[in-house]
Amino acid sequence: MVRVRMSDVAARAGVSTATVSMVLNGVNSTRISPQTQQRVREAAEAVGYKPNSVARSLRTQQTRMVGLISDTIASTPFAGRMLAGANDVAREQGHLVVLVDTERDVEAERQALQALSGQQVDAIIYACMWHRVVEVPEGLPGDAVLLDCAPASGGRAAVVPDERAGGMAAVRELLAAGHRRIAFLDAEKRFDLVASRLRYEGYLEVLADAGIEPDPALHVRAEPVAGGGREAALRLLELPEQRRPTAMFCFNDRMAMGAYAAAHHCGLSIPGDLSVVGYDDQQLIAADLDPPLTTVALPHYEMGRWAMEVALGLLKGDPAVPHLMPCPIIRRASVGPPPAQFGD
Amino acid sequence: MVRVRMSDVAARAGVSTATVSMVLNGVNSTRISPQTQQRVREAAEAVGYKPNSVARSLRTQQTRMVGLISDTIASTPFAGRMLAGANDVAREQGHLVVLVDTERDVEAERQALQALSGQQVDAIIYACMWHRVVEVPEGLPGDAVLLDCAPASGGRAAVVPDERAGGMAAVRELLAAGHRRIAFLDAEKRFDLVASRLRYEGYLEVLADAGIEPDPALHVRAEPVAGGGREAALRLLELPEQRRPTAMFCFNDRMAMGAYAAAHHCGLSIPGDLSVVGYDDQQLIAADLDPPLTTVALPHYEMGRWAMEVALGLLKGDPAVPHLMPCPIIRRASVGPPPAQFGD
DNA sequence: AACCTCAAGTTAATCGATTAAACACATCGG
DNA sequence: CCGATGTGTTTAATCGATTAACTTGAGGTT
Repeated sequence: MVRVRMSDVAARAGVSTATVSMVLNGVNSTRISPQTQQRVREAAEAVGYKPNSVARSLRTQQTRMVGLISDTIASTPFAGRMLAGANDVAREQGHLVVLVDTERDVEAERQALQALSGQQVDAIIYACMWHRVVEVPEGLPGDAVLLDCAPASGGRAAVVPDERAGGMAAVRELLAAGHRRIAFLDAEKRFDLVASRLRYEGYLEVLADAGIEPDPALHVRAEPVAGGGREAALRLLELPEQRRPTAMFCFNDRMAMGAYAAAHHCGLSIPGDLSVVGYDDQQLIAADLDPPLTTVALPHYEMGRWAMEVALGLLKGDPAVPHLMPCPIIRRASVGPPPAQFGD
Repeated sequence: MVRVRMSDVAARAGVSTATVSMVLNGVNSTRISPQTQQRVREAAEAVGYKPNSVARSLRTQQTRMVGLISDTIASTPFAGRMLAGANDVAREQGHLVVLVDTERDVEAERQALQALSGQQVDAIIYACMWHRVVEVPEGLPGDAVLLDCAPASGGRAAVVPDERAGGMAAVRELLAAGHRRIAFLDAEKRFDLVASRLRYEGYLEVLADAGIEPDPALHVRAEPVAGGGREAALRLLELPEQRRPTAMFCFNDRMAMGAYAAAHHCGLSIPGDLSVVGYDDQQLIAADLDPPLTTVALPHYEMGRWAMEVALGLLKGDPAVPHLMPCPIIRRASVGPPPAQFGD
């Protein structure tokens, strides 16, 4: 497959490459006669001309490529949704995404930045695969956009989920169903998760608004996986009946999965005897549990879009404070009214 | 941030750009005196020179970028692992991955190919997010590598999981535990899944080898999600005792999840009363079930690596027949001996 | 002295576009 | 008839590297 150059088109149309360039890019096209334009377009079509973007980039100093650096592509199933959001916007704008996975290795990050800046990408997005506060790598350009993480030292455009509001929505959902004794199955402190703190704040605030005194016994922590959720739920279900929760808000869907297991183990049915709300709306889990899990969705796709929109200058990000993306509640079938003896 | 060019380095070192280029790339470097080399390197360091890969690419006709076209980034959690494999190899080789998601839209595929060829990528990988036979898009270069799909019309390097061997491994695992009545919870025919046919073939072959007459009643089909698995398992568990299976091989982990639910519902314990084997080794599901699921892993990471290795010419792919990547069995806790009354 | 070889560079063409500036030609007013 | 104005197109510089071909001077041979 021989590449056809602009000069081939020019030769065939009997004009100079300058003319071809102007016609095909629609620049200064008023200054070129319609007949010539027509000839050029036909010639381009006839020889199958495809512009060489490398050459164009060299000249224009724009590559129409955006670098996306992420700490780990593989480790979470969320990656795809964020990539998809970013990718969709890029495509709409005629840009391509160059992906670099640094696996959280500082040296790899340095190399990646170097490669991307050598590659002259038009913008850079720095993405984390779960919500954290990060020390941005040295050499990250000031206009890079942070995705699913907040900069430790501020001053950069960033987008993160509104975990606090998400926590509030979850608890409100349970409150609305009539629950008063609502547990929070939290992640252990040692994981130091931003999300954990914020969701808990949301939990407390809604209880306070409802005039409910939070019971410290109902705030339990475990490893944020199914096993941890099971164990934490079991601890709660062993409480004396009047102190036992009628609903559980779980830090994530995996813990909710464990809570389901615990409920089965104790012969309790969901939502008849126990209501459960998760967080993450994890693909292939939340909707597949039995009964399907009511949960709070992490807006990965939307955050990916936002980051790309800001990176491409379509939207202005506020460097002072991270943009909070709402976490919608997804209603399925794991929430019901509390068992009769607890009703009002 | 002003970009520093090679001529800046040359000026500072008091040599020509040709010399700088040779020194920094180690080409013809025997022809340049050590003192000069030293001077050049120091100058480059001093001014913070970073090569401009766009210019280099234009000259060398190599971009050190590989295009990865995929039908859907977002829809499966497998994407990440394949991307990670491809990405790791690319990085090892000093290449970057340019990602394009076409969402299975023919027009988008055409555009993507055009963009990538305009971008002069050195190689192209066409990836599917689940094992299929595809009509490759017109214009896909002959040396593009197919990942997790086989070309309808052959003649291209491709890699797919060895589903047949995977199915065999799963059934052998159950056989080895002493089971004789092994069901296959298959996907419905209308989904027309390559994997379904091959796994079933593997199932039949192992039974034949073991001298077991396959019971058609034990081959049931349903939608390959949790709900379908539950329903299919329930149908099997309603069989009269002597015809009931003691083990279930499920088309995927989601169906296995449903089989768990069915077992719970019938008051059966896993693996005490029923053994279950899944397929996919789906993150956040298989290991998180209670008990953890024994399953067959889809080698996404390895396939991603293989595809990139072939694409970069590190490995030679056989265009005649797709490369089969082994699917290792992952032993966890859902397989045990059959209940006593069925023992031998 | 004439010629050759080798070492250590340099010169200049090239990759394929974009674009400011120049050019050729026509038209028109005075 | 001159200059101004306008129109349509070309010329040539440029982006920043790579690299084949050439230069220059020193040293060696006969």
